[in-house]
Amino acid sequence: MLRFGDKRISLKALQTFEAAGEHLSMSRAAEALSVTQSAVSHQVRKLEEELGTTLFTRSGRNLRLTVEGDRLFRSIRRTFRELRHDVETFTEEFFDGELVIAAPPTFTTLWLLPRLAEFRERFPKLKFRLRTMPVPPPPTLPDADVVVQFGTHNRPDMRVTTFVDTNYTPFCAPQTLQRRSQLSPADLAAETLIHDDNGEAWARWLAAVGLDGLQPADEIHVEKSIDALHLARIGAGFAINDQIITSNWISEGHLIQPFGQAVESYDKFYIVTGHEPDMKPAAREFEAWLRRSIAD
Amino acid sequence: MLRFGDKRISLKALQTFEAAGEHLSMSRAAEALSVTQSAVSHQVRKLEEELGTTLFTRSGRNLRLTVEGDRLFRSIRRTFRELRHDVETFTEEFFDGELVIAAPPTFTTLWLLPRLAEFRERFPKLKFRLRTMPVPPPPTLPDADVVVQFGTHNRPDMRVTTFVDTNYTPFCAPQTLQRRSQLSPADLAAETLIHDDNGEAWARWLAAVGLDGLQPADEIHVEKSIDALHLARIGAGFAINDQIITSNWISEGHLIQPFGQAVESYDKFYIVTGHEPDMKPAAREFEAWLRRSIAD
DNA sequence: TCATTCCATGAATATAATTCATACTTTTCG
DNA sequence: CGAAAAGTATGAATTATATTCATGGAATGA
Repeated sequence: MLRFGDKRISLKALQTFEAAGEHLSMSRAAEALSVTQSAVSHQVRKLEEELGTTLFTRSGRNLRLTVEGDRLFRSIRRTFRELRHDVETFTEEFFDGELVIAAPPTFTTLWLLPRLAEFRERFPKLKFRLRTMPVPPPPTLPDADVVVQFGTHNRPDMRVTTFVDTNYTPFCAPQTLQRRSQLSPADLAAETLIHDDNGEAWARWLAAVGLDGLQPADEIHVEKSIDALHLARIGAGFAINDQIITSNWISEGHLIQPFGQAVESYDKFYIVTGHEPDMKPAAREFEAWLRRSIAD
Repeated sequence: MLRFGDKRISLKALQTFEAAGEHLSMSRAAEALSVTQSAVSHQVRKLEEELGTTLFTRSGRNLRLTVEGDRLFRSIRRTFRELRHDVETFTEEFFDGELVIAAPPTFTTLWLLPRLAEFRERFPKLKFRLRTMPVPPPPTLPDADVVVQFGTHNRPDMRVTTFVDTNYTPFCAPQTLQRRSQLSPADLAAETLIHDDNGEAWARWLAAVGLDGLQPADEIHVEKSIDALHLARIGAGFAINDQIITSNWISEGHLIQPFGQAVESYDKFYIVTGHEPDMKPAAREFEAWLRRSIAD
């Protein structure tokens, strides 16, 4: 409601009147607004009562604006147009530039890319540029609006916030498991373990399930965790990674999680951005979307 | 709701956001709008969802507009101001001149004046000028926006419409009746009849109650019906007039209606105005008010 | 003059806004 | 350094508002 002193004017009634004035017909206004003629009639009458004046002269099936009605119609039509324009241009104005995102390859491939389409739908005019963020993060930050990195440095000139904790558990291809029955963690001694670090991830997990120092039949070392997962996916052995990041390949059946046990990783994901007042609107929306999406 | 393509924006949410942006506080906006903080919070969140963007950064008890929020706030504040201004000035613009009304003296004194205050409340800036309209109406119309007259001529250059039918019945002062017991129409033969015409009104009524040609003890002739009613009021005899017009004096106890029988008069009240498109808005409102009021 | 096309209207229903009750977070103050 | 204070968030319940439904009525046009 708009309020002026003792007058209370319903905005909805004004808007309905605008349509009725535009079409000079309650029925056609109703169509335009996707409501019934009755709804329009009620709202127009309500506005007339609120204003205390007649806005239309009705004579049977003929509807004409009174002098006052015409005056009101002209002014509110102009104003509603502005309001519509304000809101219409609003989204475009802030979300038509470029958004640069840096993220680790595994996160990008397995988690981000499958979900990015949803975000892009909201801001069709926004261009994206994706950069790779190595693990562990290098001392120099890439030039990006939003950086997702595994592990952090202290950067007082930037805004560094926790994104998500990681919980590691082994993964393998479905066919890898089919060849065994009743695989237990101890059976990994007869398997190939794939490392993408100095061995710490596997060591921590094995310790957590009471198998310190277990020696696998074979080991593969790769540089990037995405490579480890690709190897696991083709049945080359067991990789270890985070449960959330890999969820897409799990749900698509590329990987399975043979054991229930997961162990908290030695580090977690952080989001690094400029400080809030300097953030691009699109960057803020992207970060908010990241957090909402990961929470599901 | 405003609709743009697939977006539907609630006007109420926009308005609530305007207040929140103005005060940079949901609580104070709530106060200003006379609602709870919860209502404001819900509406702002709704708007953010509708727009798909964050409008405020909330950090605990601190509320700040985002860049986009600030931009939206500035534009809608301006637009809402215009809207308020449009509606605020609207009433004044059309109802601050002078309205000239011509009406017969009895109608004016007994019916119109007691009710006029109610109409004036609605349009405080409107000045009124009342003119007397003789009965029967003279050939020349007075210069007035709204003319109420008893009887009519054919005036194609004006809009002449029926106002109200008249039903005549005798009236007298309460004390006049107290002196008699069980007064019946036939007893009028012993009373004074007051005429304000050539005798037609009384003749029609007496005929209707089966007393054609009744000769009263005394008769008084006056020119105006208001004078006849004044005489009746002071106990000088029986006047004959319309039931609706006299209702105020009846309810105030100045007059009573001794007989139930009423007879349709030989003529009725008409309203004469300019044709619709030329009518002052105030004249149209006045006429509508006249008709509503007489219908009660 | 009969069918048609509008608008009006009261009652019933559906939708939207608001409150209530409470939790949570930051700031302020002993 | 706690505890209180001052904000905001949120789900459920309630209240207010808008809309539909089912008619009636008035002008228009074949």
